[in-house]
Order: sequence, then C-alpha cells, then structure tokens
Amino acid sequence: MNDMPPRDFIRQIIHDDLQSGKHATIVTRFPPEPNGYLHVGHVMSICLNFGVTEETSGKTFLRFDDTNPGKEREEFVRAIERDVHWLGFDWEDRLTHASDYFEQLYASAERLIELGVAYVDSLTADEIREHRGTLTEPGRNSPYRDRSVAENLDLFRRMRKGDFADGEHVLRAKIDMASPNMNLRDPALYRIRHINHQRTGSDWCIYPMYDFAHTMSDAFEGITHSLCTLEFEDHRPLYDWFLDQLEPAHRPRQIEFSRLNLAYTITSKRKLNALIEADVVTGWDDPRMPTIAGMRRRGYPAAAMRDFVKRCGVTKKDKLIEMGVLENSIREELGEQAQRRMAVLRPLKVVLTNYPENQVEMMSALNHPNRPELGTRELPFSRELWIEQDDFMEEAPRKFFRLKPGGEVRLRFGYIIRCDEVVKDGDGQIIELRCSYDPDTRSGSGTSDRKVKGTIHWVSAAQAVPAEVRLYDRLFTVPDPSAVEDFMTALNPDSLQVVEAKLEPALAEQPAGEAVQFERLGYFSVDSEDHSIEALVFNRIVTLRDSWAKIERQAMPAS
RNA sequence: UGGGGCGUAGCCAAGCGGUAAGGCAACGGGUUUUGAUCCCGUGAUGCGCAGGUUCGAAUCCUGCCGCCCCAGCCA
Repeated sequence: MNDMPPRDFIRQIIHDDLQSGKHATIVTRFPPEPNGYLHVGHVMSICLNFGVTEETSGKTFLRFDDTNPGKEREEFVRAIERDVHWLGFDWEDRLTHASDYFEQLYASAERLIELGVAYVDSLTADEIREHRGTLTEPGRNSPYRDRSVAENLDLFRRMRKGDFADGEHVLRAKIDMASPNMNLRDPALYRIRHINHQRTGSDWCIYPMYDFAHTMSDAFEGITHSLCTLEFEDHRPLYDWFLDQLEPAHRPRQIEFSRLNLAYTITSKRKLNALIEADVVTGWDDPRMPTIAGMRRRGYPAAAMRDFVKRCGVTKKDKLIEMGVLENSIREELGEQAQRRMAVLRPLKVVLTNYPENQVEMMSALNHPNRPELGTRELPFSRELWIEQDDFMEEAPRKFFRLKPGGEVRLRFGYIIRCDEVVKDGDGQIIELRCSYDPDTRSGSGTSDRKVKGTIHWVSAAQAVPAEVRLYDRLFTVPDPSAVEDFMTALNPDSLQVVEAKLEPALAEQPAGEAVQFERLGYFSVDSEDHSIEALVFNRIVTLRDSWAKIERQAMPAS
C-alpha cells in the first residue's frame, strides 16, 4: 500500500485497522447538508475523507444529509458537487442522500420501538425542554415514556400516515433522562413535518433527526471510519447506542477532529448569508468569501487548497490558522505554474524624449524566468509608456531604487531610462515624466553591461489594453471575527478596490481559469462572471511577497 | 460547582520513557533585468503550572490552572 508513516492520528488508526485485518478496505463519507455553500473548513473534511481512501485504495461516499426539508435546496447540492469535483475528488457511483434510506430508517425506528427502547412522546416542544433538565440538574421522564410497544407502534405508524399535525408527537429514544450527557436524555428520533422534501416530495411527513439518520446511513453504506468535527464528540455515545441496539451488519466507528478556522474569516453559514443579504459581498461566490466557490472565482488553485490543508494537519486541538499559510500555498503553486505578463495598475505616463516618434520595437519577454521551456512573447515598446505611480518618487529615500528625478532604472525586457523632468498640473499633481533612454541597453542585446539597481514594469501606451482590475483584501479587520459581538462592525472597508489598469496586449487573450502573474504585482485571473472580450475584468488572487513594503512599514511605524 | 475534549515557539505540528522533527511567520546574509523566485544561516536547557515515580519524563502518576463544546422537534 504505502510505506509512508501515518501523517496524523486518524491515518494512524486507519493504518492500524488495515494492519490488524479489522478492515480490508476503508470506506469513508463526506456528508454535507445542502443548506449552504461549502467553505474552507469543509475543504479540510473533504481532503481528509477522500484523501484517506485515495491513499489506501478505499472508497468514499458523497452523501447529502437531507433530513430537514425546508432548509435544504437543490441549488446547494449542485454547488457542493461542483466544489468537491473542483477540489480534485471523485465519488464515482457513490453519490447518495440520507433520504435514499428513509424507508430503511423507518424500519429501524420501528425495530427500536419493538425493542422497547423508543417511544412516542406527546409532550410539546416546550414541555420536552422543561423536562430535559439543565447541565447540572437531571431531567424528568415524560409521562408518555412508558407507553406499550403496541401503542407506540400504532402511534408511530399513524404519524407516518399523516394522522397528526406538526409537533403533536415525536419519536424519542428511551435512554436516560438523568444522563450527564445531554444527548442521552431521550433524544428525538423523528419529528412530524408536513412539508415537501426536495427529493421525496410528499412521500413523508415525518423526518428522521441527524443523530439517528447519520449513524444508520453510515452503517447502511458500510462506512468504516466516520470522521467528523469535535462538536460531535459527545454524540458518539448515542452513535454507539444506535449500533448496539440495532446491530447492523456493518459497525462504523466515529472519530472526531478539530475544525480548521482561518484567521480574518468567518465560516458560519448564517453569518456568510448575512453578508450576502446586507450586500457586503455579491453572493456566495464573491471572491472575498471563504467559500470554495468564492476561492475558485478568486483564482485560488485547487492544488494550493489541498496543499494548504495538508500543512494545517489533523488533530483535536482548536486552531486558528494564519492567512500567511494559505497565501504561501497559493504563491508556491502559482509561482511555479503561472506565466508572467506585464500590467500597470495605477498608470503614470512616461515620454521617452529621445525615442523616435511612431517607432515601435518588439521586445522579447520570457513567459517564466525559471522555466524557459514556456517560451517568450513579443512586447511592443514605443515612445510613450505607462509605468506604476508607485515606481516613481520625487523625493526618494536612499534605499528606493526605482525611478527618481535624475535617476536611472531598467525597464524590464526594455531599455535603461533616466528621468529628466517631472511634469505637473496646476494642482501640483505629477501627470507625466519626461525621460531619455539609452539605446545601447536594449534587453538581451549584449551591447552594454551597464547595471542599474532597479527594474520596473511598463506597458506601451499606444498598444495598452484597458481592463478593470479588482484588488481584494481580507474581509475583516480582526483575526477572529466570530468572537466579536457584532461581526459586521469588524468589516474591512477596503476589502475591495477597483482600478482601471493598462495591460500588455497578450493579456487580452488570457484564458479563463488560468492564473497569470503581473510582474512585480501579484497573481491574477480573469473573473469568471464579469469578464468579456469587450470588457476585461481581472481579479487579484494574491500579491507577491513584498519586502519593500516591509521596509516602508518599519521606516514609518505610524499608520 | 454536570459531562465531553484540548494545552509543545507568534501560527500550525512531530514526538508513543533515552535527552525537543518539520512547515508558515520573523530576523540576518548571498544570487537576481520581478525588492519575486532560489540559496544559506538564526529560535524552546524548554513541552499550561506544581508535585511525584524513574538512572533518565513532553511522554507515566497525582493535584491544580486555562481554553473549547453540550440544555433544537438544526446538522
């Protein structure tokens, strides 16, 4: 199989179970409820469940936990399927729904009644809550707890037939109202809901609760290891109780791990939805959203997401991962894969006074500095160019080795130029730089070995292609927005900046879904929704590491 | 003040009685026509705290402290 030592405690358990012969093949499942979009936290679960079977030639089910009609929608199941596929995993023919098992689940429930360990309770929801007790006080038995098997069976069958209204009765497990574990104080198994289900229509008016449906679905599918997050840890005794009572052919084992929390983000579906409702973002796939759909639209590579969760590890400790880890995974992947192009985000006009008017030279530019096999492209060079406003400083510090009055800088893949004159408008704003170029310094010509400290990017003005470029930043200003009273107050007002950029011509044909590096700026990709040949729209995936920004920050500790 | 978990560097994380891996970040230095990439180097006499067992403890025992989860007919 594989000789690599297990990476985490779950793989350790699986390895041991394979070694001991307890299981010949591993079977896991990823069981989302289709009531929202998948987010970073789910990426961890998906990679774990599918990863573990990929490594051991096992099988993984994609099972929709659709036991609560009304909250679940078809839109979400399609989005979830797309997200799991995009991440690079395949469930083949193992796409299931908890609703596929409604009939078997019902039969199991009757069995529980026959065994005398389940009963129909006729208390109201409020009364049940009152009877449950508190964390420190035991609960009290329901007056309906000792109904006979026959009466329970009759009532339950009539519940199914639709003889009762919502909330009139509920099927409960008969365990222990005094258990210190609240989950064992006669948990509800079935509730009446006269509502159509997205898949079973009006076939049912009673629906199973999570604990029951999930445990038995695992058993029906022959799941060997049921991996879930920490908050279900004290549901495990209940999970095992169902298995003990019903003794299914397969006995799955539930193992819990801690969820992955990303700093400066929230993953609560309720809060994510609130952001959409408040128009803070444009939807579930807004590039600032921590949803898989949002990250995909932003341009994050699936390979980077997988690498990211791998670096985070699988443990039982609560974690809040720094953004830097995610960004590192993205940069590492894109640094290797993305071709390089030039684009100017905040243009400043440069006129080369000694360059012939109307002349256009084609400069050869490497598509990837470390991968010559990716070839070159031609860049038009002319008398009027755009450079980045940030690459010029009228009063520059010693360490600033870009363009300054009287200073020289290399234009990447072009010539070395010198700034001779700064042109300003009536308000003192710099509107143009008049420079001269050194004809002996053409890139690659070898006619000059002159060196200058700085190299900046540029785009020839006449051939420049205009584009809208969306610059994203973190959505929140605090590391753990979920800990803030009103998370809306922690929003970053500058999470999106839109600029009108000037691109080199080749960028007009940038294929969708393929990230590109704008040299010296970062990684970008075409927006899957708003981009068109007529109106180019790019999203910034992530900036490049910027040690100059760090130097500036240290120089002026304020702001 | 019931029950269940978790505490190793700023953030993650190995470690499974034999003397603290690795990654990210940070900080120094080198290469560089991207202040990118790449390459070198730097961090715990210390593993939540206090005792104990042992020749030897992050690993075993006891006690304490801190943080997270649980009182849906949600998942």
